[in-house]
Amino acid sequence: MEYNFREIEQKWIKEWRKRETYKVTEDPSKEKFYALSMFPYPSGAGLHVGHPLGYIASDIYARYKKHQGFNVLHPMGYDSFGLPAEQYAIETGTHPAETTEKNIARYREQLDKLGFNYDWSREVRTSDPSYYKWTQWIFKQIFNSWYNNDTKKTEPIATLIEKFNANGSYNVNAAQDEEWFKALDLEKFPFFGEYFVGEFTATDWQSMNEEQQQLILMHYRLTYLANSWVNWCPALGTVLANDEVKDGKSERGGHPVVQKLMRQWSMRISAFAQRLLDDLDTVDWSDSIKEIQRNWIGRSKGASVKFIVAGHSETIEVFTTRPDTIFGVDFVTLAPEHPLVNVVTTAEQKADIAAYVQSASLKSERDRQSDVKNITGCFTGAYCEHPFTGKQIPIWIGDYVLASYGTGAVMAVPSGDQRDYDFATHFKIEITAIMEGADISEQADASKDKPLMNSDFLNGLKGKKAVNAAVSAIMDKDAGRGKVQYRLRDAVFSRQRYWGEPVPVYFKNEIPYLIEDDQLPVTLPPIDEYLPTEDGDPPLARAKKEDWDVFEGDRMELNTMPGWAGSSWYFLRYMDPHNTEEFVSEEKMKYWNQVDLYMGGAEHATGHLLYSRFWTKVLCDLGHLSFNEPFKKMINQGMILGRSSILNRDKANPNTYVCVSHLEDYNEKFPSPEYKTVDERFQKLRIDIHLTDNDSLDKEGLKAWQKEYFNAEFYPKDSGFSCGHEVEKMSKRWYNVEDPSVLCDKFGADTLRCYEMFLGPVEQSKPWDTKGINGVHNFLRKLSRLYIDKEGVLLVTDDAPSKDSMKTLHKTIKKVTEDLNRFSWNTVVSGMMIATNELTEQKCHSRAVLETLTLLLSPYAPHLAEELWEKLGNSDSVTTQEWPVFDAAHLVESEIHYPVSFNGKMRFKISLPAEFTKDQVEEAVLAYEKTAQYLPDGKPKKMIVVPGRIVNVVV
RNA sequence: GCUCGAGUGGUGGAAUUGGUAGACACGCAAGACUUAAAAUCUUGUGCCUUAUGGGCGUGCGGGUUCAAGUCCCGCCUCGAGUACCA
Repeated sequence: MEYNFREIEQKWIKEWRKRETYKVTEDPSKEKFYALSMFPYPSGAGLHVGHPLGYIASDIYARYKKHQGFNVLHPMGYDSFGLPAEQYAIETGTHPAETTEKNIARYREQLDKLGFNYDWSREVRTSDPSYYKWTQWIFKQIFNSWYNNDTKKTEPIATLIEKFNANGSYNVNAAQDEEWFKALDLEKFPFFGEYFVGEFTATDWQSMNEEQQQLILMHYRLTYLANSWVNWCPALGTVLANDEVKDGKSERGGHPVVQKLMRQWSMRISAFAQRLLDDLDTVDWSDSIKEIQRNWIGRSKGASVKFIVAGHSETIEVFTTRPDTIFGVDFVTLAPEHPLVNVVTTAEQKADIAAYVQSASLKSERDRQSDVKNITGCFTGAYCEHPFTGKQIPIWIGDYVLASYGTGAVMAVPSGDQRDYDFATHFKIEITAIMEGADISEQADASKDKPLMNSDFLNGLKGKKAVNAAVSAIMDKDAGRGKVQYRLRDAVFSRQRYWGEPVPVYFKNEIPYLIEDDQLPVTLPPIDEYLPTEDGDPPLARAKKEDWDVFEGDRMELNTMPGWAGSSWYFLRYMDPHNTEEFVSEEKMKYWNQVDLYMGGAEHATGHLLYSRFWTKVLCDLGHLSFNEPFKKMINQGMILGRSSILNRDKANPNTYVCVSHLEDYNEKFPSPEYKTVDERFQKLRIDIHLTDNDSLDKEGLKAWQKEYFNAEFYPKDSGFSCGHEVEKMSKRWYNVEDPSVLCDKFGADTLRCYEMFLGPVEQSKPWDTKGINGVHNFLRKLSRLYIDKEGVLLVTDDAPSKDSMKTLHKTIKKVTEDLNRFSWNTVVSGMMIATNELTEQKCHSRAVLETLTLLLSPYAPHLAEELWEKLGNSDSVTTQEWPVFDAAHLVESEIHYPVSFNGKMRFKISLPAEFTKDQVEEAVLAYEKTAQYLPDGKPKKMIVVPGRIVNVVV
């Protein structure tokens, strides 16, 4: 066999391992490059052809950078804590560690076949105690920190205690819940009294006992324990982060999610909202990911305004982005859950309000969201005062106001906001017009460019001026202030699950304390069943005291960390994976620094990619990192979609299957009274894609595939039979999954690597179609035939290469280099194909050309390149060779083929000496015989000559 | 609804700064080899056409330009994200 890829690939996999070709060490004499692919969760299903797409791309880039002389870190590992292994444990009793181990072995086997240049000695697994020891250590760092809004930085909790000791809470500007003091159990702080609003003196602080101080500090820490509304998923028995909930259902499994008040650990990511937003400008990520993060953070600038409730001491605080419309307020709406609802409601309205609150609480979050058109609400009977006019403004409640955003209350300006408008119209509330020239007879006018009216001191103003004037007036009245509001909520960090990192915390008198560093890691204790206890405690509650390797206080923390904990910092551990003293040494962290190229799916935009940025900022503020952002450049690979095969079954005659091109003809010939049209008549069944080849069905294969097809009848009976097809996500249940290992066995890893790149731009989603793989395989075979003949005899000569061959070579060096520099992986393959075609045509077997060609091939087809490199007589690895340099001298042409256009339409080409000036070209074109055909009078209106490129004649 | 992308042959796609639209590959067709098939090789392949020629062609309609897939304006379709966010 001329291109024996099986032999070649197996040989080099062994050799590379033996020679430790891909081992990476820190080398200060070389510039570093850090290429990273998102590590996978090792699922039971194994890899499909979609997974390696990004891995191959980053592998090619890493190899290319190594050729260019960079010291390249390109590691791989496993995000090995997760729900599926635990679900399997619940069903079968198998320890998740065992399942995980097995799945990792399968992943490794599949990955090894693909020829990646990973340094496996740096592998990390998030579920390995030597790894999660440091996840726990980072948790402790975050626990021991607070966010200083004055310095805009994370600071150790000690600096806060210093401030408390010096001045109490005065001069402390910390990121915390604005009304944190309301959550404090005042019975434990008798000296605060009922008017406590969160301020205390140094003397107060010093007179507090340990418990009291800890309770106060808990409201400042960057990770804190609090009763918060969480997304509870009963089916999974755990809480979920906001990004783990899609359309009111759990992202994994699609189970219903309800809101529940629970005492949970949270991470104060909201403190970083502005920095997470601002620093997006410093990273080279796709616009779409940046946009998704911006939307998720959801910054709105506006004002918070207080309305005094008539006859009460209470005020209602609202957030508005349009303080300029303050004179258009016709009512105030509270969320049904708003704490003041019970306080302000009048006796007459009590029953109605109670009924409405009750009905709203019964509706799930999902129902409330989907039911936008149905306007509901209820009047409380109470009024508040307009801060400027003193007008009595009715207070309503309505479920279009969300309790969880802003203050849970809005000042309704029906003339300027459509939802308020709809609400007012529905309940026949009078609408005040406040903008000149605005037509509000049909709908609200939300524009900012019309001058205000009926607005006292704002009359005639518009836009920013009006907003600023309104805000300063509101401040003068002491009725509020300008404010920036974010949608980003703190991230819930507790999971009521077993297979995750234990939180390094124990409780004494229900106060949490950290486990000492030298006791870490707190490892997972063995338990008898992976289910919650009968009391509803998390699975870890099943562990007895002696089952824990570390046990302190009254009890250990029973929650584990969420999936994103381990993945928020794994890129750091690759730098120094075996360090037992630190999570990463300062030296190695400074050397490898940020990830230069991060390859991964866009689906992590609001989860992993946001949390990693958050932890990086915390660790940077605390002095553990020298950089502020983890991933400098990111490319999101698209999804590879499957091409499902569809078999048409006659519903009237369920054992008969009809060829896709005979559906109408069959339906006419054998009409069915029940199913009239073709659409009604046929059931579309998905069958294993390996039973079809280019839609043509293997009938015997189908009969053998599943019992129900054993006696299948086909129409037409004897001629060829075609199935339909559908492009959709690759999934086991559609029988459309392609296993890369199977393709590796059939065509070789080098072919698969080239083919996955050849499919198109990596960022784009595209259907997987095995048909084209032959073409790419042929290319590699054709290329190898430049070096060796059918019998394996070396054809390479030391003859001087022809001018044409040198031109082909240098053209290709230029193309490959330029394309890789702009991350255009797909066009490199066609460039190499063109080179191969041309060199074959030129019968080029010259060493000078082929040696360099091998280098160009090496990132894409490393096994073949290594083999050819050895065949050329080299003993060192091709991976250590320097990247070829493009020499323009080889591309210089004596003649240039000018395309000649008339009025912009290309008509013919003319070959002219390269040194011709504009005038000479013009002259030559006019003298050319074919020109007369398009220019009968020989006199052009105008002539455009771009030397070396094009001629355009304007007729 | 809002935000961000994308629309090019039968298919995947190429065209990097406005300068030969459809590279490269698949598929298809014809031919060679063969008893036959597979494999391989050669040639052709955007559409229309009265065919050594001409016309039309990058979602649609306008515009700028000597020249537009590329730039500008308006629209349509598809995909992704997000959604009573005040």
